[in-house]
Amino acid sequence: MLDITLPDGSKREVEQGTSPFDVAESISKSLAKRSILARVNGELWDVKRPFEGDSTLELLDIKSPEALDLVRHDAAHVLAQAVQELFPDTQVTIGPVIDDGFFYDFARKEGFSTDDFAAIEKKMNEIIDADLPINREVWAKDDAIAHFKKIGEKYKAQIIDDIIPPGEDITLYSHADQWSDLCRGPHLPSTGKLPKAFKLMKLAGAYWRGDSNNEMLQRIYGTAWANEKDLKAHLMRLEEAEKRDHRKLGNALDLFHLQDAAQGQVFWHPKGWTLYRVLMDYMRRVQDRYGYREIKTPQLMDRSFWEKSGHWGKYRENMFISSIDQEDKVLAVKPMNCPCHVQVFNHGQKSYRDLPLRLAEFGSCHRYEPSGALHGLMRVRAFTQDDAHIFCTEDQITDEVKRFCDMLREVYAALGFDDVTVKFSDRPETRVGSDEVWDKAENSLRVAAEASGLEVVYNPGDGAFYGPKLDFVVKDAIGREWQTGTIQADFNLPERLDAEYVGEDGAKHRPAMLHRAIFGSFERFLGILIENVAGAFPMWLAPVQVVIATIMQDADDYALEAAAELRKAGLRVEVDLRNEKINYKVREHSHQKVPIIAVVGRQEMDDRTLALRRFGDAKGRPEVVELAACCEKLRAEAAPPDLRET
RNA sequence: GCCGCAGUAGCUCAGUGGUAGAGCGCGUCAUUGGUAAUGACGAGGUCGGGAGUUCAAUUCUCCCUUGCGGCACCA
Repeated sequence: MLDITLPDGSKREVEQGTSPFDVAESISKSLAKRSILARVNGELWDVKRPFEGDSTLELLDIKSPEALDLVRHDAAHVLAQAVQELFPDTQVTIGPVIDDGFFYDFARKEGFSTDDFAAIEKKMNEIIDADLPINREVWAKDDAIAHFKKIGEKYKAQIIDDIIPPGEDITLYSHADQWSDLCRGPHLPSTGKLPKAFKLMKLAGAYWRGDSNNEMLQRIYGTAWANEKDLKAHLMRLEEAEKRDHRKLGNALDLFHLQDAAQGQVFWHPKGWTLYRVLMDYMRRVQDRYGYREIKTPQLMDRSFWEKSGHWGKYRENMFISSIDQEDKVLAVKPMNCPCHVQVFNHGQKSYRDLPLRLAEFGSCHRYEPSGALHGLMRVRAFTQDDAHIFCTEDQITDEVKRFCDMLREVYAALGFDDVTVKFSDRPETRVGSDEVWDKAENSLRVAAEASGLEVVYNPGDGAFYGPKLDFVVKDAIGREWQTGTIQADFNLPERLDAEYVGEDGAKHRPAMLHRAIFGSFERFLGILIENVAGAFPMWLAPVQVVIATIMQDADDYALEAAAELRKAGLRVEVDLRNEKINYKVREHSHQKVPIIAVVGRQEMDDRTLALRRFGDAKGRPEVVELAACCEKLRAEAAPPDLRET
């Protein structure tokens, strides 16, 4: 007999071979029906799997958070069965749970098409309707391998062979006697328990085991939820995210465009470029304040230079190369600014008194990114970094990193990103530099990260070969995370490019070098920013801050005069004198997400006022302000965060 | 780069083996209207590029190109 302890502390004696389901049934039929998963001695457990000794037992229903993973996992299995029934020449591989759903990777000569989804979903529903019992079976490793080989599932056989230690048993889960798959479990007691709240979403290629040297499998993505309401809510969220897509907004708000002839490069339109400039001006002021010296370095450098820096050897494939007919020279377009910055450092003799030297550049870089990697502004081939390199002594690293963290927090807060975490990555296996130097640098970065007040996540072994690093991750308005800023120590480049300074002792020393960026690239950061605010920029960033819209033509002169006054106050103003109704104009500029629409009609003209309507505040009555006061008020509202008076 | 899907007017999209259509936008005219679409008329397309099949291709086939969704990559 076994002792089973329930969550309320009560105990039951049951016979060997009893399962959580049996216990549930002995309590009530409805409980047994509801229970789709158990927790036995703290471990998730199939409800039909017999206890293996005295146990604590908790029964879980579909509403429990653990159940959602189960649902998604079972959805993946039902998908796999459906696919194999419809397409018998298909082999299964793996099918894990992911955020919001699941996927399953299949191997099949002919491709699937999204047109097949309807049939597959139909078949999945049939499998659910058939309510096939899901059984757990324990197999010996070698038997399982032989079994999968025999039925032609070579991927499954390979997985077992690779990941299961010799002698260890494995578990298979079968849907009645129709279908079975290698799986750790647990699973639902039967296919009928799977809620019909799933949807197949995407079809994609995926390399076997994530290695591009391997064959490509076909991955089917699906989403699955505990009920239809949650599914609908999820689909709604996807639609909302789509509306924020910076590529759509970039077009709708006339910020930029991309075109075939310049793959991966951006054509910034007046409004988008205004945004870019405002951001750059802001960063320039902040940089100046934090003690950076701005520089500008060449776009093209001779091949031999890149050979010396080591980039030619390591990144040649991703570099754009240029040559000229008259000369037998190969130049490379710079993929990064650091080697150029070392040249500025190296020019003339540097003393320890010059350190730390912070060289900043809005450096325009080009990288040949694989075509499949390009994505709107987020991944481009030509971009501008808010790049800087700090040359300092090893002892100065901690202070410099702290200073950088302060600056980064200030900038992110100004742009509306308050949720920031920092990832600390230390020495990888293959690296340059002595362990003593790594110790010192890692320690400096760690201390600075911990002092920053940001949440620190540790990433052991994930540093660059040339030094440890901190990466900064911001969370946006709809909860997505973006890696943006970074600061990295580098022991390699100063060595390769012979950077040195004269120390207090009169001898020559290698400086430490820190690479750092806050935005990363303007292009990408603007993409993130556009999506974060969904195109509705705060006043200081808005490409057009005020539109003056007239109601009738008699007000034209006054509208132009008011615009001139507002522009004198430094505001970005447009005037809409078109022969259209005010409703039409308000609608259009609201769609353009202009922060302030100033309406001008007979009344305002006579009183020399403006009637202000703010974006997102449609219900409130217009605020009527005298023109001179309005200039002052809006000037204050439009001030960048670092120039605000309060 | 790899797998799948797509490219039709400035934008969003419909459509067909017999050389194209809507809405919005744009232009002209009328209307001078008080906070999310005034009306009428008009212009606008080598149906991504090339080749093939066909009497005939925007439509079918192949190649290229670009984009989209993933995978791989991201100094």
